[in-house]
Amino acid sequence: MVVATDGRTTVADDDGVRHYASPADLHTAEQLDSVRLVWWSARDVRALVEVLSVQRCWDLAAVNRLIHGGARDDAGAVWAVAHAMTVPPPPRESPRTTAPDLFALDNSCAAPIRPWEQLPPGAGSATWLAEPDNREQWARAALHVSRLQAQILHERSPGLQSAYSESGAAWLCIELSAEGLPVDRPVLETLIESAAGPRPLDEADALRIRRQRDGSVWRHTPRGREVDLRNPSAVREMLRQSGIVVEDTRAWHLEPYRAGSPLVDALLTWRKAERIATTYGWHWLDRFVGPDDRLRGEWEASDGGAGRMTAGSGLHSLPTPLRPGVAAADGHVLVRADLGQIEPRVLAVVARDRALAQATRQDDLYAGVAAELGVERPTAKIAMLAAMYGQTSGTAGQALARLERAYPVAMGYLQQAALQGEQGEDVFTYGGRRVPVTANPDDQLATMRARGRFTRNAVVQGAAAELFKAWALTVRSAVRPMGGRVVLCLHDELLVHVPEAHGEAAAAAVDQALDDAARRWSGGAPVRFVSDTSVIRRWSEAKP
DNA sequence: GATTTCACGTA
DNA sequence: CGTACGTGAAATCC
Repeated sequence: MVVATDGRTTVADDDGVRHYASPADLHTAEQLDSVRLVWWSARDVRALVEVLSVQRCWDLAAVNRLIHGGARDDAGAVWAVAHAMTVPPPPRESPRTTAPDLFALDNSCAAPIRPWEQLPPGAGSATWLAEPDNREQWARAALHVSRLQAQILHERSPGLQSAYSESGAAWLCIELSAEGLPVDRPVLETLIESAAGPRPLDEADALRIRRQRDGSVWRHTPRGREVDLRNPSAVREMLRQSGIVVEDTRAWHLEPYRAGSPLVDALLTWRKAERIATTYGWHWLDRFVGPDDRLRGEWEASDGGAGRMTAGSGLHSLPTPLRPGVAAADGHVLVRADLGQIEPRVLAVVARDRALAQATRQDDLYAGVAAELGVERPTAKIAMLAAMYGQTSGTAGQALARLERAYPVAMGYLQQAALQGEQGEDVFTYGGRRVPVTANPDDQLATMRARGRFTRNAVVQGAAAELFKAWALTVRSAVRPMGGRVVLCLHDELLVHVPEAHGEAAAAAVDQALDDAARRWSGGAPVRFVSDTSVIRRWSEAKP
């Protein structure tokens, strides 16, 4: 067992107690590679990212989110869920005075913890952990909870694989936050300037630039009125005066009027520029891009819904026009890899549909599905997406019926998930994540249907996230000896930053990692996954 | 001052 | 009445 707090590092195991001056000293003195490290939350030990390359870990918070679903992962919830007790109300956000650096090793300390019924008040807080005896108890409790969690997961398929993967992903999130995404600052500045105007010198200058941007629309307004473009109801009224009556002013609703109305065209163009100016403008650059030209944000290993990774600082919604600004550092390249048609392929695995599995043998899955259904490829694609998203309107109807006949197992799986959701029952992903739904007895039919669409999609989206994490973690390990680092995870796409001498080798490793991860994750199901992988300098570079 | 609505970026 | 997320501006609710 290792306890490390406030810069002092204490190691306690069956051989006794040892002290180290720093985590770095701990790292050189202890064999940490051969064990699975256990911690309450990767966030608590993020300082270790500087000194330690974690091989295997167990993250109580991440595993709790897997077991229980949702986003609760504070110690009180983790403890309660592991002990099958009622989850207490969420704690008031109490800022830690110091971050606890504390973890346990899974193979060295079998001693039972002091038998707490409930978590002691204040347990895990910085002040509570200042007491040496509490530090030891806290590490022992972590070990204890990890074993309770493992017991719970042993009763779910597929055992502990998801717990390992979710824990690894939580640590990868710490690494992603620390590493950052390499950017080409001059290019980024040029792109921002072309959309948002030059960097303002002061407040008045910013206002002037803003008015200038608004002016591009005002030139087309009735009588040149200076309408507040950021006020949707004012915009709607302005459009009404121009003879355009719409429910709301969303882009997809205005698009049909674009060709016939210079005003609408100017407005929609303004919206694009305004988006970059406000969300991805100078302020964003100054806030999130460090002096080392790395774009950094906070990462979450699993969101509150189906369990996908999320990222802040706009990392997951960077507008395409800005992507030339994401570029490898000098002497480095990026390996870009994105999974082709991951959701229907994942569906073939989780539903165990042999016919759909057959279709995954093709590089272009939808071509195979189209042939099977006897429809055009675009129709097949829309029908498959409609089935996975729960779309019932539109033109997917007839192809959807053929889909039911061709892939009854997969469609039945989706329908079952939707039915459970409608009834207010939680669903479980292939990897064993509980996806909670909230239901009331007096819910309207529309609410129930919406819940059905959510769960229908969650079992696919969530399973895809699980495969993706297994892949990303395999890639992480494979490229590390080459000095490669995963720098972006985007649902079905990976960016790896690597010294240019190893670009091709890293690309090969990424593809090999997909084979390995998919085989492990799917239990050897006859389902093929494909990656479009290329070695590039800039994220925007076309696929080969 | 905190929360909700609208809008839009990504997958 | 296709799913999920994060972000910002304005409106709305205390």
